[in-house]
Amino acid sequence: MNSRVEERCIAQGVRMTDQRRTIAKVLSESTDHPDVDQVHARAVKLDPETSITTVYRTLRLFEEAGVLEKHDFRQRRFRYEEATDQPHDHLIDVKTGDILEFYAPEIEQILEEHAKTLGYQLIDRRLELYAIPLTKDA
Amino acid sequence: MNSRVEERCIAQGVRMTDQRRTIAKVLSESTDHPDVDQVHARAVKLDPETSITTVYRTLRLFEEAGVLEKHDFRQRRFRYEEATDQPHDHLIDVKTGDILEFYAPEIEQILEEHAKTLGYQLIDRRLELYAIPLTKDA
DNA sequence: GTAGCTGCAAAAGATTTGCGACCAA
DNA sequence: TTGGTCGCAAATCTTTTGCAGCTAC
Repeated sequence: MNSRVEERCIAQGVRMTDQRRTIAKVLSESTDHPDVDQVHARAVKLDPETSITTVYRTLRLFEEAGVLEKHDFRQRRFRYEEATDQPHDHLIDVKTGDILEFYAPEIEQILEEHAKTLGYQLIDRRLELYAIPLTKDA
Repeated sequence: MNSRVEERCIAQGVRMTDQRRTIAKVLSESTDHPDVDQVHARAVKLDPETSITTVYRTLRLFEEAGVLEKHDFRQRRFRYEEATDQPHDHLIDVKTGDILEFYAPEIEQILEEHAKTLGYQLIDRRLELYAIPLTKDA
């Protein structure tokens, strides 16, 4: 059965190959935000032939097709996740590097408003919270 | 007269040299968000001897001392600005690369709240709006 | 059949580092 | 004096690209 990411790529008219199917499967099955090396490592488990070059090329292709999102999170490498219709932002645990997702609908309009005041129309945004775990006694 | 950035570095116990004074002056006089090459170019005008290596080292030093802030803005290179006591966020004109600053006090508490709900205490945040100019007839 | 894909090795671009000479405190 | 700093060149790290052979449509 085709993976969700594969289906979305096909819908976007992206040509499919074995390698791309493998990488699509990896992303479909990931619930975290893997970087290129992690995607490569997971792809190699499914198909040992997969090269890192193709992973780079494929992730970029999928991202340009709007199927994946690429994030920076102030770490060395870019991280990827499947794009969702539901917008959301990220909280990064600066101790462990863990990434949590959240959605703050209340700020949408506020940000729109600020952009408008400056004479701009919003195209995209990046909101990341860097935080440490709350201690019981804090 | 010492520049503002220089004074703040001295207050932080950073050892001063001619090169550092020059770079401190450049940042003190910048109202934009220059990248390393731009800082270097401006420094060279004041002191032709300034090397790019020292600019890299010094910007990092000043940032670690909390006197400068380093931003990514999804461009190739990092950009720098003097740290301010007044928190603010940025709007990036995706057509021109221009960077505007704004402050949305309304969202502060909302974000704190979301972090707390996830069990975290905020350390820092990154909020960037990517936008295009509003057209008159839009 | 042919434009598009793949893997390898090499290139690229930004930033960091080793090192010997030099300088601030 | 002496540990910190400077400039140069070389190294690093991630990502991209040239090329020759292979493949999906």
